[in-house]
Amino acid sequence: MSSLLDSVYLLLQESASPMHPKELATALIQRGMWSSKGKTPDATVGARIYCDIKKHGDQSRFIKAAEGFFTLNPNVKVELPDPGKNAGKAVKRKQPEKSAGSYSFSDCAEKILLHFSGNAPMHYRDITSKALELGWLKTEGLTPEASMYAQILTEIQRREKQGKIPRFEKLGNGMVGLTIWKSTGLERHIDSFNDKQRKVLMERMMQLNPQDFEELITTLLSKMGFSEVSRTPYGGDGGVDVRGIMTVHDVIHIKLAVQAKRWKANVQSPVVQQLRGSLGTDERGLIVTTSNFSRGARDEARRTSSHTPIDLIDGDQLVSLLVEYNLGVRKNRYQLLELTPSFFSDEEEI
DNA sequence: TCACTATCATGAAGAGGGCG
DNA sequence: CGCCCTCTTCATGATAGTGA
Repeated sequence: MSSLLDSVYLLLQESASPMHPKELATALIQRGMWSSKGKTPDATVGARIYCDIKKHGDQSRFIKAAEGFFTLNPNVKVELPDPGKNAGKAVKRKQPEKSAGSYSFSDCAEKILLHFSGNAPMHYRDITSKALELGWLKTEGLTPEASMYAQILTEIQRREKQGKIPRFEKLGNGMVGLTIWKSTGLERHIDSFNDKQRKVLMERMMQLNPQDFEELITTLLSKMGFSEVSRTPYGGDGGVDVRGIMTVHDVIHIKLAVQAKRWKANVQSPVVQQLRGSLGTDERGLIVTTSNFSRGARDEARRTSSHTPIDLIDGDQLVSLLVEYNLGVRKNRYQLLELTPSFFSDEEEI
């Protein structure tokens, strides 16, 4: 049972009428029943209640009394834990408390590895004890080592899933290293320089007027190997901006209808539906945007049963394609040479 | 025992609808 | 079209639990 929802429960018990998350948050904070360091405490309170109702349905302690207003569910009786009675028995999660001079578990690990490892991997237990000793880590948990290792592993997993380079490297048997140890200073500089260039490329693209953006997409498709690429008359043809044909081995011909969206806001599902409605019988659809696609738009694009699937290129992918086909950027002649350590020894190169 | 996992709590952003 | 509001979902940080 969560402390926030318990407090909400107590407050609603006292209240004669349903309450709005905003009122609840204000009252909870004013009465010292809950505190929040976030910018949107009312959103947090609202989210917790919404999720609780969604999760427990009729068995939730709360019900929606009216649009945006909540009250107690009369069909559910709840015994709130008595702090005195249950002391030491109920497992209560400690709230993370960030005090001055302390860092999160993962930030601690990074700092310890940077300053105290001598660029050699460390065991998570050593990292934790060093962090506690220095006062960089403040926790009331019973197993800070486990929390530390969990944080490190979770961060690695999450960042890899996002296609990002994790800060940490898992070396087995609880040993942890930093990924930056593996890359040279020069590589890091190049990566960061290239990231900046990609951002500038995106900014330049956002400054193009819609017609010039369509022209850019036309050129890109030509470079990618499409033939008969042409822009459709501006403002007409149900949203199709560019058409082209991809020929594979002179045998297979794929007709492509492209919609170009030079947008800041994410592309929503109606755009996908609109393009699908404008496709010829033998055409495949593609939407290219400088922004991204909503989940709904991606789901809609993937729908295959009796629907033509639509391909999507988002802003990041677009920039990558511009780089690959040297549009608006060019790669210079420098290449990094890296020695193969095992080449001059007996070891087999892996 | 300890490396690793499941789960929780929270904050914030996103989606989408209504309205002026 | 932009703003506001409700509601949902995701990311993050943290903890205790699990099982080899």
